[in-house]
Amino acid sequence: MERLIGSQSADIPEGSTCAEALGQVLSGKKLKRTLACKCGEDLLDLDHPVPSGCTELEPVYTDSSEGLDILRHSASHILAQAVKRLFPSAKLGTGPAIENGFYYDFDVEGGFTPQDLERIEEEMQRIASEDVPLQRRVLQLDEAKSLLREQNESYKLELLEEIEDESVSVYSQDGFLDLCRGPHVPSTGYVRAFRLTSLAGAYWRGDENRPMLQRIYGTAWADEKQLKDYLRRLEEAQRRDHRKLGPQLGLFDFFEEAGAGMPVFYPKGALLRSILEDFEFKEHLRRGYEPVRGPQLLQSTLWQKSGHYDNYGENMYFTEIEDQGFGLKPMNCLAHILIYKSDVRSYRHLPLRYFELGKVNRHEKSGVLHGLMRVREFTQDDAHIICRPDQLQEEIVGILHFIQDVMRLFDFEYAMELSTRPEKSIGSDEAWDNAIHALESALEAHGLDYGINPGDGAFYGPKIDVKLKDALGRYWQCATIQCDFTLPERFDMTYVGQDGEKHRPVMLHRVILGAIERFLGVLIEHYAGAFPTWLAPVQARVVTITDDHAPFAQEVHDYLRGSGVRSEVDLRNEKLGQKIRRAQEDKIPYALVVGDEETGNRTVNVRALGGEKLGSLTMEQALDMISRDCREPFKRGGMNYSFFD
RNA sequence: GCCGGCGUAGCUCAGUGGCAGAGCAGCUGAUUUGUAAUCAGCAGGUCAGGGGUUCGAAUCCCCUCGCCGGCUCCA
Repeated sequence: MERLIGSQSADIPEGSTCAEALGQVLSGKKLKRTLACKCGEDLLDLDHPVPSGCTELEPVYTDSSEGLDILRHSASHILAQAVKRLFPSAKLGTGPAIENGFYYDFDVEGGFTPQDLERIEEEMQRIASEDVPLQRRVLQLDEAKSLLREQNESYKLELLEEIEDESVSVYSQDGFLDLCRGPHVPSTGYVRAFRLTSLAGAYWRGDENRPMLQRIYGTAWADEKQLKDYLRRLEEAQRRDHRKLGPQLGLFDFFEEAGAGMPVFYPKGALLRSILEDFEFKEHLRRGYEPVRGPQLLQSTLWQKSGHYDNYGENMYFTEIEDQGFGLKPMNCLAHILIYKSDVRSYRHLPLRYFELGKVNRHEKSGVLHGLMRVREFTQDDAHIICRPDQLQEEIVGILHFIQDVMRLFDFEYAMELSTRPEKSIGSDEAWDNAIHALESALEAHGLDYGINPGDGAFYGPKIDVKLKDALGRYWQCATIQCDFTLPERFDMTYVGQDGEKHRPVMLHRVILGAIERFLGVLIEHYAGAFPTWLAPVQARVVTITDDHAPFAQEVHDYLRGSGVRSEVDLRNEKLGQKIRRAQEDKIPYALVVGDEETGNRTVNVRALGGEKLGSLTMEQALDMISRDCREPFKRGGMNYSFFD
């Protein structure tokens, strides 16, 4: 039968295996890099017969993304086999391929130690060098169950209980057997470039009420070079970890005495966030928001009314004084609602957009704290938009524009997700449908790609989330837009319509950066601490060559600082090389060198961060260069902001 | 919160039952230097905190706090 293999056609008899079919066309070299076969959407093992209906075959190479997935999945089987050899009583959980690698969960008496990890990795190398075939078998469900029961694999049995098909596939290699859909590499020898990376606990099936298993993480690649590249990338990424760079650059730190999750901002860090906040404040005014401010503590009775007490109370800090209970705000909405309700509102007043850089406190569980990314006290660039239902979509589009402009300003790549109704939720189906439709059509009107996160909405409404990547590839939610029909109901918020009747407004909760702290964390890693000039806490450092140049250096510094440039001066008795080195380490955009020549003709010799020499400039020219540098990113993003104004 | 690991000078780390160390940073002095580290000296410690074992604990055991990697939860 004629079938297409890649771009060539060949006569493939019925009953041929995929390997035989591909062998007709591919060179030996290519065949060696092939570890599975693709028929339409189906991925098949190489020793699988070509399905009779299949007319087009594609080889799957080791270095393709599908190939790597297969390789990593097989690596997880080898890991499981190694563990079973060394810890025969260990029970298997599940072991999938993940981004950059794989993991496998085990229930093992006493857990693993880091030393065990080394032994396991050695055993895996042994299994790889034995190069035993991975063989697929299809078993009747009962057969599979009794086999797994024999092997005392209770977790696997639980998975089998939920399978409705009559038969299941299992893979075996040298006596080790695992329930698995496949496909896999032909033999263990294909998996050579791997490393076990870490050990962790993980709840069985992700449920904190179920037993905690031991998870072993590993990474696997097509060849040793790719593995090394990956490990080097990891090290690189660790160097830009904001938890390291923050204290190093004098931005912020945490103190055991202050308490976990309570960041302390040093002068440079406080300056950096002030610049961000200043930008945000002005940008919100420009976009029709009104700044408001609510109190830090509000009466507990108000939190009861809003539902926070019941739904969020575990995360809140409460206190009592003169027999009156107060809750430290974990969200900013309540004061905004009070402001809305302070007057009679008509349809003409809407939309109202209340903006607040609101500091909130949430008692996050100790184990989830993570540098600035997850803290117990943080500041949201929060706003609540209260509008008529017919204005909803336009408001959402406006927010999406805002988000897009800001993300472009920082050159961020981001992923958008639409989260739909969770099981535990309130409100009518109609309200939810309307809200989801509004979010959806705003996204589509905007031509934005987005994923769906089913059932992950807030309990009061659906939301759009924007996630940013940190240095290690972990995603952090920053911007979010949430549609809320519940609080307007609970607080009986109304507006007078054109018809003179009372109507219910819709409330949008939204943040653009999310939390200033988290955003700063992501930002530090994004720029590896080398901020663009408009954000850099120190934009220029005047550097002298000898003590003779100090008076002129001081004059330049005073001039720049007086003009709004964040300038420093380095008068230390050190060699120029040392001072330049320090300026580089401190990631200051411009070093302005002052020596005999410069003092003579009243110029500075400019060196940009990274080493580029920009020649001699007068003070005025240096100021002009820095201020242009600060405005440029906004022009590019169609915005107009300057810290100088 | 759960599983595992870790905590020695401001930073990076050595010291694993017997006198608390090194490099960098800091301070002082010498040097006056042209684009990523000048030299010398000095100072710096409740070995996270508390309890226990021991003739003797940074080292072994227990508790607490904090940090790291995950899980669960989230901006």
